[in-house]
Amino acid sequence: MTGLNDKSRRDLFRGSLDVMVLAVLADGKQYGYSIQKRVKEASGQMIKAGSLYPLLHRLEADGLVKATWESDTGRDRKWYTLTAAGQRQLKTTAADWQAAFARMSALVLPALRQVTHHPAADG
Amino acid sequence: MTGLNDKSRRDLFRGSLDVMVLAVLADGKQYGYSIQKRVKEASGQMIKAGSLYPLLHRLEADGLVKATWESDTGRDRKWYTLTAAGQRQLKTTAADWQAAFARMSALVLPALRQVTHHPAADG
DNA sequence: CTCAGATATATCGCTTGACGATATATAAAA
DNA sequence: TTTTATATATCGTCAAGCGATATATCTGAG
Repeated sequence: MTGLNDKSRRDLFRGSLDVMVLAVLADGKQYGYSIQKRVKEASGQMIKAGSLYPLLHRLEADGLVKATWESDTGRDRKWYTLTAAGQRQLKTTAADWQAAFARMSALVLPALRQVTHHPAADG
Repeated sequence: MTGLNDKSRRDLFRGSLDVMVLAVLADGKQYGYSIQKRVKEASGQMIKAGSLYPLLHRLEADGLVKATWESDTGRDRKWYTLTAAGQRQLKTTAADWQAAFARMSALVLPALRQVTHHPAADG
């Protein structure tokens, strides 16, 4: 069974990228690669590098995160932190994101129940 | 406050189009325009005609819906119904859709709580 | 010491596809 | 009669995701 197709899955994921990246940064600084792994682990999907870094740059340009090059283990990494604006953004965006799903769920979930409980004949 | 930006909102919506259309059809036949209105009403977002009709054609080509021209009020409309395959598809797709959301929520919602309850200083 | 594979960041341009624009036609309302 | 809503359909433009690619360090195997 296929279920949700790849395109839809990607669109869903793409529309959640901003919130997820901000969310990951909510509990402390992270660098690009670690964000990528965290999101992968949590969502089961991979932010491709060609999407991640431009996204990070955009968040920085918007003042939602700030970046500093630092090395903890002798290795240089670009660490990202949420700014105050980024925290505010996370709050409103996450709430909106959740609300959007809630609305759509109200349409989808009853239908799922219905079709599960009394399937009809075919043509 | 902006919250979720337009692009993300559209991606989220786009990734849910298939499920929503199938869901609308779960409780009886509908025609394109009525599907459009139902989804708009439920989700707050509009499936553009340029997206809706090609989508419907695709679902039909995939054997998930079947279409018949009929007029109830003297007016010809193209009525769509779920096929048995469409019902099965709705079941798996809706479940997947919900699961994808649940996984992402597990990342986003704790972060939302955290940033709401103890915001940190800025830079 | 070498080689392979993971880690880490960055950019660019090709390919794909959403959807605005447009066409067509009927019904209702003003 | 004109306008607005209803109803379906197609197509080419334009934007952008991300595959491909470049670069460099670190680790572990052999």
